[in-house]
This record gives sequence, structure tokens and C-alpha cells, in this order.
Amino acid sequence: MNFIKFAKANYIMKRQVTLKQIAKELGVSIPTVSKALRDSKEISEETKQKVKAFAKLFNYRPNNIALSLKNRRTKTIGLIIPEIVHYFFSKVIRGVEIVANTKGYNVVVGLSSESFDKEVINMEMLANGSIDGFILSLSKETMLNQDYHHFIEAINQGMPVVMFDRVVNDIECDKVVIDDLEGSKRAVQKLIKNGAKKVVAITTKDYVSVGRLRTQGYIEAMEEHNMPLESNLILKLDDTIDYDGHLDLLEKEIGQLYKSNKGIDGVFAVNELYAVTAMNVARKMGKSIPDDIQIIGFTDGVLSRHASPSLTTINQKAEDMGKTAARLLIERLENETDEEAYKTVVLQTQIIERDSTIN
Amino acid sequence: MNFIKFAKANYIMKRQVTLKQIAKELGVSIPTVSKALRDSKEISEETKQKVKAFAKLFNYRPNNIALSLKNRRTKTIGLIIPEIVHYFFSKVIRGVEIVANTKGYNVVVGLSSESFDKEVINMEMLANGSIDGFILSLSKETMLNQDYHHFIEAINQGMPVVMFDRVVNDIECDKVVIDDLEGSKRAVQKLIKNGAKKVVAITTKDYVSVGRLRTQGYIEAMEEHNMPLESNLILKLDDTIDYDGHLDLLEKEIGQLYKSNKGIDGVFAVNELYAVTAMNVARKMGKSIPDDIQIIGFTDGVLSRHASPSLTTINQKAEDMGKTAARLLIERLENETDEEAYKTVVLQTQIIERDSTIN
DNA sequence: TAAATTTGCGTAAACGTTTGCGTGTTGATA
DNA sequence: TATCAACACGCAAACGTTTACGCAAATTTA
Repeated sequence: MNFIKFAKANYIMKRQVTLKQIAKELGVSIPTVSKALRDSKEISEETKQKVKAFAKLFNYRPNNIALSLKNRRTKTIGLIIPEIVHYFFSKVIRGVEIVANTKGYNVVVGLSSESFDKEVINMEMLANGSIDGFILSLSKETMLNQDYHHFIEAINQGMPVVMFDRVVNDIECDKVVIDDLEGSKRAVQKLIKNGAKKVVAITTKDYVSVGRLRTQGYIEAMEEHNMPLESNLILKLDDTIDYDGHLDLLEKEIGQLYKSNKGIDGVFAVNELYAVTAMNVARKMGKSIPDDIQIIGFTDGVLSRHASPSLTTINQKAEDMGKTAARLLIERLENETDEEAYKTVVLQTQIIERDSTIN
Repeated sequence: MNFIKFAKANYIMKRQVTLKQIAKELGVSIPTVSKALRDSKEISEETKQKVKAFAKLFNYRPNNIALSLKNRRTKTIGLIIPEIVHYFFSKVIRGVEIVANTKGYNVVVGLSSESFDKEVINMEMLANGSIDGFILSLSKETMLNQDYHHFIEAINQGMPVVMFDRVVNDIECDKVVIDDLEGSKRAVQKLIKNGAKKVVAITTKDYVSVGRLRTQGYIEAMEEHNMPLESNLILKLDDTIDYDGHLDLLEKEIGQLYKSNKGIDGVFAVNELYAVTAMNVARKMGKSIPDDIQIIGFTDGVLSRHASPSLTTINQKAEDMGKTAARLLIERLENETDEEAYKTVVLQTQIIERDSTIN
């Protein structure tokens, strides 16, 4: 068995061993090795043993790229998200990863950084055979632009796409969203039932679909309870601004809101950052939470949990979203059948009661 | 140009167009098409024009998988991290992504979820030709087990590995870390200079390398200032427990610490969660921050920034780490030359002063 | 013992590229 | 008009697999 020593020295320090190398060392053909390893009955027991032993010794693993080329599928999912340093999106990634991995898929992550161009570039980088399908959430710029050609192209090329959270209705593909309208409606209803007389909404400008829906939920709840619907009770922030990096700006905006509307005793915020900042500003103004002002925010993240007092929030079901999106995509990838019949899964939210409301 | 119509209807709705298809439609050979697109001077201007026009019309993109197979490199980086819903790690990912993308690389993310087995499985899923190199941070379980065979195997197979943050010194590869010892030392020194007389450390058990170093920094600072070094001033928490999901446990531990050590006026915590919880517990006990107790935590994340009062922290340089790791890896991938000469880059920390200390 | 079957392996083709080399046609040169 | 270079293209091989098929040799059957 001299060749083993030789080969060992030669190969273990370098590169994966291939079928070709095994075949050569064992004096058989490449297909014989392949079949032996896959336990084909075309191959004699003796040869199988020999091949398997050798393969094990040299830790043979089939080259994934070659398999991808042959099978015309990579078992890889492309995940395009607007931002990664973000509780919601990182939880989505985790959900996708978990489901993908259990089904033997890998996940390659592309960051659009809320930019249209980067979204396009990232998708182009991946759509050339590197992945089997996309899971994505639109960047803010794309929502503004309303230019969806890159999605349409991908879909036309037979690449399945699943959109989550920030979706575009006109495009035919699977989608996963939460019931933003119902969720925020229930949140505002809760504030009102808890006795709030003057409830404000801190939200984003309307081009963000989820922002619009959440604002709508606020409005409907207010109307149902015959609460006055004044436009200055709704603070629409421009969320192309990175408030996380310029907290003072956000604080100023919210401070203004409080000052120009005396007697606010309920705050509904469409995200964590707005909610926790609303709380901090209120406290700096000497208000007590939840006695003077009750606050509910969207998205149950670290901020809400670790604020003091902790924030009552609406659970955005991030991990569920990731899992559901991954399941939808993989199902479509593996079932050649039933073309069309795109699904939109709507996840129901729930309110997580903490200390920023009276319970 | 009838074929165009035909082909259009046939192809644009399905799959990427290939060299083969272009060749067939244009009545030339595959190599001719390939060379024409790459502007080879072997090909006549006329043919080039024709081919290029056709390729553009059908939006030809070279199949990445085929290229990977041919070139024996995938231009993909495997990134293995212990946890993704985590400020530090998601910032590292962002750093890696940014550098990778500008250099034409993709990033596939594997989650070990702090588990040894998942770390191994994830690496095996990727090491079969899917990626060109690894960037990784050890899972807690791996640090406990001290079983590093999967790293060694990868390296022996000629796969470059870059470790960051949680590294293992014995393994020969590039590394990126921060100066944990110096960073925590300076933090504790700051507390002392600010007048703290009784400083405690809230840290992890010693098997986490960074935890050990940060504890050491505390000890050295205390010794240098001739402060009493009592073992009950150091709270070593078992961080295999998910305190983030069981905040009450953490609060209880820290509450105990305060109660059994009257007069604590300085807290050094090795992570954000410990720091912000230490602050919340103190406030619940009626202490005022920073007047009664000053607090400094490691890792500058969302929690620190949005806590009230905001937390003074040590910047862990997450994004820099990711960028540096990516640069080291890509450099090694692209420079066949100078084998060996593994580098360890040590990033310097800085203290970010906020409102949990007297400034 | 000849024919028919089974066994065990190899050949060829395919996935989509790129690249070195060979070759027929053109035009220029002697 | 014969010779040669330049031109423009095709062929073959390679990356690492898998699979249908072909074909000898060994074994069974008549």
C-alpha cells in the first residue's frame, strides 16, 4: 500500500480528493468509483469495499460546485435584506437559516443597505446560477422609486421569489407579511380601553407600505372609538434619516409633538426606536410611565425588553416570518408541480404586555 | 430575424441563456461566442458585434457555477458565527459583507447557535468546494470542548481560515481580536479615577477567552490602584444560560451582588446585557446613576445607546473586525505568494463616554 | 457444449465555461 | 503562379460529477 503514503503526503495537505484521484489510485474508472460510493448494484461487493475504504481514509466529499452544475440546482437560497444590524431582520435571517439548514440548504446574505442600486447589484451577483431562489424585503429606496424591474426579471427567468414584510402587491410571487393594520388597531384600542384620552401616533411617511398600514390601524381604532382625529396627533417622520445615529433629532421631533399637544396620555409608535425614544423624552419632561403616559410600540426587540420601564409591544413575528418564507420557497423549489397559485401568508400579531401600559 | 421571436418566447420565460444557445442561434461554435464576448482578437469585428448584440438582447450572464468549477474558486466566503440576533455579530457580518462585496465576493452565513455540532455541520456543508475560505468565531460549546479538529482539517485541506473575537491561540491562522485586557483595564481605571471606591466586575466564567481577558483587565487595574481585590467583588456568571430570555435570573444574581456588598459605587460589566441589567437593578433599589453608582459595559450596542441614562461603554469595533477579517482572507486568497506568515491583528478599543459615568 | 443470462466494469455524454492549438480560407508577397 | 502570413474560426480538453448504455467475461440454463 505504498501509494497511500505517497498520496497521503501529497493530498491531505492540499485540496479535496476527487473521484478521479481515487479512480487512478485504485486502477478503476471514475464512474466505477462514483457508483461504488452510491452503492450501485452494478458494482461488486469487493470493489465497493475497496473504494469506500479508500474514500473514507482520504475523507472524500463530493464537490458541491460540480454537483450544482450537473443538477442545475445549488441548494442555496439568496436572502436580500435592507439592513442587518437590526433586531427584526437578524431574527428573520435566523428563521430562514434554521429552516434552510434542516432541509439541506445554505443561505447567502446580500445587504441592500436600503439602497436601490445595491439591491439590484446584489441580486445580479446571485442570479447567475449561484442560487435557486430569492427571499427578500424591499429597500426603502426601492419602495420610493417603485422600480421593480429586477424582481420581474428574476421571476421571468424562472427564479422563485418570496417577499416578506416590505412587499409589493403588484408582483406575482409568494409573500409573507403580518397583519399590520389589525395589529396596530388592537394596540390603539388597548390604549383607549386603558383610559387614554389623547392618543398620538408616531409613524413614517406613507411610501413605506407597513408604515401606511400601521397608521391606518391607528386611524380606524380612533374612529371606532369616536376619538378626535387631528392631523397634528400623527407625527410622520422621514425614515430615510438615520435617527439611530442622530438620536437628538428624533428627540427634538418628539419633544415638539408633546409640547404642541398638551395632555397626551397615549403613544402608539410604529417601531421600537420611536417608542423607546418617546418614552425617554416623556420621562425627561417629568412624566411618569405608564401613569401619565402609556406607550405601545411595534416590533418586540431588545430595546423594548430592556428599556425601563419595559415596553409593551406588538410582536412582529420576525423569526416566524423567516421560517415561513423559507418554507414557501423550498416548497416551490422542490415541487415542480402546481405552477402559479402564489400564496400570501399573513401572520397574526399579538400584544406583549409589559410595564409601559397599565395592565 | 425570426429566430429572435422564437427564442424570445422560448427563453426569456425560462432559465438563463447559455453560450450554447447563442452559438446555436447564430450558427457558430461555443468557443467563438465565448471569445467574442471576451473581445478576443481571434474573432472578427463582425462576429463580435453580432454575438454581443444577441447576448445583450437576451441578457446573457455567464453561469457562475460553471465558472466556479472551471476556475476552482467560488468567490464566496463562508462566515460562521455563534449567533445572529446579536448586535456585535450582526455588525461583524455587515463589515464582512461590505468588504467582500466591493471585492466581488459573496458571503454565505452559517449559524452555529453556540453549538459545537452545528458548527461542525455548517463547516462541512461549506467546505466541499462551496466557498474559498472561512471567517469564524468559536461557539461557546467549542470553547468548552476544546475540540478543534474541524478547523485543523479545513486548514490542512488548504482552506484559509480567519478567526475573530473568540479565537484559539494554538491554531495557525490569521486572527482579528480586540485588546480585551487593555480595554477593560482602562475602563476600570476610569471608574477609579472618577472616584469609585468599591468597584465590582460582572463577568463570565473563564472558559470564554474574552471573558477571562476582561476579568484580568479588571484585576490589573484594581491592583495598580491598590484597591482591595476580594473574590466576592467578581460575579462570574454562567453564560451558557440564556439570560436574555430569563432576565429575572440575571436580575436576581446582580441583586445578590449588590446586597452582599454594601457600598458598591462602580460596576464594570463584560457585556451590554450585564451592564444595562446592573443599571436597571440598581435603579430599582433606589440608586441613582451615575451619582450613586457608575457603570461601564463592554460592547457599544443599541442597549447602551438607548438605555436611560445612556451607558458609557467600551467600543468593541465589530464592523472593523468584520472588515479586517474579510481583508485578511481575501488577501490570502488572492496572493498565492508568501505562504505562512499568519497575522494577528489587534484592534484598539476606545471608551465611549455617556451618562452612566461622571465625565 | 452452445446459448442465454447475469455480473462487473468502462465509455460517452452532459451540466456551462475557458483556453490552447489546429486548420481552412483569404490576401499579400516573391 | 507558387509560398507564406494573417485571419477567423472550430476542436478538444479541462473543471468534478452522474447516468444511460455498451460490452466483455463469467455464470447459468437448456
